[in-house]
Amino acid sequence: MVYRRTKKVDQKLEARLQAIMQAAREEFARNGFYGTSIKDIARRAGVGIGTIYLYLRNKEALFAALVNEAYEMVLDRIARARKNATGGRQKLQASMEAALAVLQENRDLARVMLVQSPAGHPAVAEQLYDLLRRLARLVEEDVLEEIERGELPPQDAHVAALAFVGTFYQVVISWLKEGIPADLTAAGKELIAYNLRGLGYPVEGVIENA
Amino acid sequence: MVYRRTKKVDQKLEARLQAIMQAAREEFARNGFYGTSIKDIARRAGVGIGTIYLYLRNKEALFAALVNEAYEMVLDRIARARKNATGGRQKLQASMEAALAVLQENRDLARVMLVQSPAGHPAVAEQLYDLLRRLARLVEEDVLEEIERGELPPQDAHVAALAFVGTFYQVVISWLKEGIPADLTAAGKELIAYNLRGLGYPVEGVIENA
Amino acid sequence: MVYRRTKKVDQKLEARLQAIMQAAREEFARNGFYGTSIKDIARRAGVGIGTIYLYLRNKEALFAALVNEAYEMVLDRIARARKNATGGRQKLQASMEAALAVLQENRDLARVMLVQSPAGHPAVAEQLYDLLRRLARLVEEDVLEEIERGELPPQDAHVAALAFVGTFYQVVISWLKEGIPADLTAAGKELIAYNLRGLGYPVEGVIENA
Amino acid sequence: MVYRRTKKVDQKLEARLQAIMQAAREEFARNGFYGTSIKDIARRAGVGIGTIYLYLRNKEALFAALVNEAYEMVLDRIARARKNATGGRQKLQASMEAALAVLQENRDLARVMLVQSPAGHPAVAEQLYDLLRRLARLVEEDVLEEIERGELPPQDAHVAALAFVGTFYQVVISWLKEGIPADLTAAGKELIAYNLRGLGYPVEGVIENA
DNA sequence: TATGAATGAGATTTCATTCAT
DNA sequence: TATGAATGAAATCTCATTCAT
Repeated sequence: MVYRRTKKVDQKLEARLQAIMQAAREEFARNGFYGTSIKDIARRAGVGIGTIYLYLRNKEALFAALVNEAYEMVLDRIARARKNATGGRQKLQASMEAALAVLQENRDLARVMLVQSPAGHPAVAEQLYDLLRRLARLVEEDVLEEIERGELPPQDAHVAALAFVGTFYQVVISWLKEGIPADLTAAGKELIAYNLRGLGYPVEGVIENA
Repeated sequence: MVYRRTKKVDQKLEARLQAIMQAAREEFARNGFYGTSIKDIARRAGVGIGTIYLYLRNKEALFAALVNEAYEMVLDRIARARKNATGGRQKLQASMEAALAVLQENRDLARVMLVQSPAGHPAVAEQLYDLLRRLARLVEEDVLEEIERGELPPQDAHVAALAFVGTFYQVVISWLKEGIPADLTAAGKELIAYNLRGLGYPVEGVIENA
Repeated sequence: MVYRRTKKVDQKLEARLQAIMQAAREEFARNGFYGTSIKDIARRAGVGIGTIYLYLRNKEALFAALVNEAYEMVLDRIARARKNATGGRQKLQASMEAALAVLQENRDLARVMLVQSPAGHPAVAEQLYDLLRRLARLVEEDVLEEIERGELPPQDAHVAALAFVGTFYQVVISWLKEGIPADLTAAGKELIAYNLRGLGYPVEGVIENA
Repeated sequence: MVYRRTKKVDQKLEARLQAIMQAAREEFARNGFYGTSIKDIARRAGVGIGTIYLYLRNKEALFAALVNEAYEMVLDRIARARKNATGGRQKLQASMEAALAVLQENRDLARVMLVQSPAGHPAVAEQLYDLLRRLARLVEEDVLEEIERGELPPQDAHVAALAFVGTFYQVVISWLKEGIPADLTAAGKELIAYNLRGLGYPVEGVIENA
């Protein structure tokens, strides 16, 4: 009798892969790349050690897959948020809200990517920086556009974009490591205001020159 | 009755320790904690493997010593800069300039601490976060003071402080990893402006509300 | 869904463990704890280095397992021999015969425990002394009983018990190291006579007081 | 000016050697051959590490020298005791008393030789067995002589001699490791009685055959 | 003669990956 | 497809011994 790849079999395989990925997310999030062994992941996923190698080439590939998952998720969510926004300021604001929301919803993944990935193999670490770079580029484009339109004052858009991204990075790290601020999206309002002011948008609440 | 601890001997010992530390700085900066072996460091320092253990208890202690060196260096430089500053705004500005200057002068050390330390042993990784936390606390105090004085508008000083520190972190990381901005202190001016605006200081160059 | 823990697999695993233990017995017996490396044992057992760590926590645990094996074996054999004996003198005699027999049958193990264990980690070395202590206590109890019954003259039962155990220890060591006496159980008869006389049993062959 | 080996210099050198030997006795007695480093000994002796190598070829030679010291001391004391004894029984008795006395007076040395030497390098371990062998040979000669004279019944003199020596070994080990019996020479009386009875001497206190 | 910094062979142990079942 | 026992490369660290001072 021949082995047939039925839909049921496919679902089972997909479920197994998801179990492995989930176990890896949790272990890597807690113990980092070097602090997590394949055996740990296999045990938590409830599969054999060898099984993991049927689904993923090796340990690094597994880690990279997770980082990539986070990468795609963040970019995707931001892209969707920007679609519905019109105007530079709205796009920036929508991006910020989307980024915080998706991270808050996927804490383990966020931890893997933001906290643990710099420790992994250089190739993997690079992915985090690539994400940050892409986010910065998005911001930079918006800023340049706004400067051209006269909505923002002239400035070094590249540095501004890095600064912009950096504010989020730091607040998220603090949230991941210390639980402060407790509610990421609530803190987002302050953060958004900080960056809009930082970019040079005219915002209320600024002390006026006498 | 020979082999006295002469000044010449002491100098040689100190030079050896420095050679080891410098080799470690370079190797760790490039390859991270797990990507660097004691053998690598010994070879680069031009000493035997065992020699390293005469100067430092173990690999972790060596890494920690470097991270600590960066830690002290940054805090010390900032503390000295703040001494000569009067008023919250000046203190913040002096801190920012000092931080960027000391990092620019010690690129390898900066790389070890900011890029590689999150990968090291948890105890060591913590030190980076401790530094960032302390810097954030400094900023927070300044901000609270300025709010009280009416120099800054009411805001969540904690989030603002994290954002403030984050802008620097991100720009420095970009400088370390991509060489952009090429001149850290030059970029500092833009960065300082961004943060002063972000905090709510009245700065020129903001688009006025019509 | 393969790789079941079949009976055949279990047998193979058990055989492997035995191969490792046997190799360790031989190596430790000849070269002692510090003179034997894990690599030596692996090579003799025909397994990889790592395999040993699948079966035993570390080198010390492997050594301790062997010493414990000897410990249990000797005590067990003596206990069984004593069950069938009635009366102090018979119990002592049965114990002596049993001890010599079990050691003669397990020469390598005897060597590991009696000759090499004092060299191992203190915790392991202690086990030999613990065995000797327990044997001495057994003898001491028998002697005290016999004194009470008037079968033996009053004496320091503790010293007598140590002496009693010591005679065996020395003869066994000589057998292990020099092969003399060649037949341990044959020598046992003389040894038994020595100790029975030494304790004060009335035995033929003693020169009578004129 | 030429260096002259004066008496004073010689004394100083001899004192240094003694300081090293004494430190080694104490360290080896407590921590065994492998548990003691040359650095430990140097520190305790108050000399430099290299100095030890001026007086002794290497670590093994140092250990061997100590074992040999004990070896000579025990044999010498026994030889002197036997000189003043006439007759086999007196010679045996004098030997036993002398052996216990010299061990009690040199506890650290006894520990190095009897407890720690089996752990050392095989070559060194051999020396303990050599001593025991020589002591057994002395006893064996006496026993053979006494059998010939009709003072002792016919028996396997070799086994008897091993047993004889073994009683002392065990009691001394117990004294060294547990402090029981507290007074070695006091326990000697019981031990001597045990062995004289064991050999077949007619001694009082034996239960008479009815 | 005296010293202790320097050395590196060698030991133990871990763990990603393979492969017979 | 699924498993986990087996492997050995590679890393860290120790310490007896040497040798410049």
